[in-house]
Amino acid sequence: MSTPRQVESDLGWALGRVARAHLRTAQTVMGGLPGGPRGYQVLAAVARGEPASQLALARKLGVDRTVMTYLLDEIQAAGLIERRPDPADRRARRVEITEAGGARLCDLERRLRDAEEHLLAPLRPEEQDLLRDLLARLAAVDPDQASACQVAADLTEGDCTA
Amino acid sequence: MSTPRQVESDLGWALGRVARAHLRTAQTVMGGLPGGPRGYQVLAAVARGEPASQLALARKLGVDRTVMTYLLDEIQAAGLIERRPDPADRRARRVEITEAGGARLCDLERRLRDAEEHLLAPLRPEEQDLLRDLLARLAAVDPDQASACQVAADLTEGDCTA
DNA sequence: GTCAGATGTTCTGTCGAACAGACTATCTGT
DNA sequence: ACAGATAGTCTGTTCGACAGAACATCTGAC
Repeated sequence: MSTPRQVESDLGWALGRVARAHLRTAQTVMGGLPGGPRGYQVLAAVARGEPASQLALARKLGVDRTVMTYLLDEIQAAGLIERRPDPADRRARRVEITEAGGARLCDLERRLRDAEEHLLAPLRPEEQDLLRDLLARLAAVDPDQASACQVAADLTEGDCTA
Repeated sequence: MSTPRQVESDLGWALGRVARAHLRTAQTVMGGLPGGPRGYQVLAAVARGEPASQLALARKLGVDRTVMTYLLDEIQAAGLIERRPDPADRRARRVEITEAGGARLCDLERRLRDAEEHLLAPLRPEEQDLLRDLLARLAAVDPDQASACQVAADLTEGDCTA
């Protein structure tokens, strides 16, 4: 046969598997955190103080706005963030991190770093940095632009006589 | 603050994002294929002729047994595989690829390779190979062994006074 | 041989996460 | 002042994953 590759050499399979392993690790680390790993990213984004509004937050993290509502509900119920009215736009709410939220975030960051070290243990240190760099560069591209490449799927019908 | 990293530099975020982008691309390529990307992996695994039984197939690909049942149902309905009774074990069914399935697989492999090229376009060719290699090595480790590393999550409570 | 337990496959029911759509309140431009 | 867009919330639906049971069959012990 032409290329019946091993599953192990399949990019999508490896990608999904590593991503799932990381997610599982993260879920363990984020045990009691309301939103799980996503709650962590919300917390981290809010700590940076960048987006402020719920919609901007949702767009940045790539979640639905209706999901962001009850995601923030839970995190707020845990006392890690606060929603206060935006003085400049009374429709919007400015999401701010509380002192407890900052402490929790710091702790989680430390735990996550440790857990990731174990996850990447099969790789040498310089390889770990390389992987992080490569993935970050790939993740940085605009998803809309990336999806435009899907037209490549409609190529010529090659010779596939089995 | 200690390390409020950019989301872009978060390993889990980059991993999930790239994995999702790949999944989206794969779903487009596997458009009409019954099981989507997973159906493709089933097809590829069957073409290799390794596992044969449904349960072995399910374990290899990491899906639930009950899911494998109707996953194979759909692929079989499309005429890409056949289930015949295992002569050595009448409980089990041997999953075999049909001629149409082989042709379909070959075509999908070609399309997927093209699509992945576009996905990895931001990276130089040698970096692409490197990424594939690093991910494959990480994905190769036993997930049970990997999850054992989760104990690292229960570390000392460091100083996180905000 | 026969019985208990394990295994392969399928079916049913349940649960949760994600999304579409409607709705209210508010902003912006004309 | 009005039309349309935007922020946030709520409701309903849908889909996929998993647990558990059911059935057939295999395997090992006795």
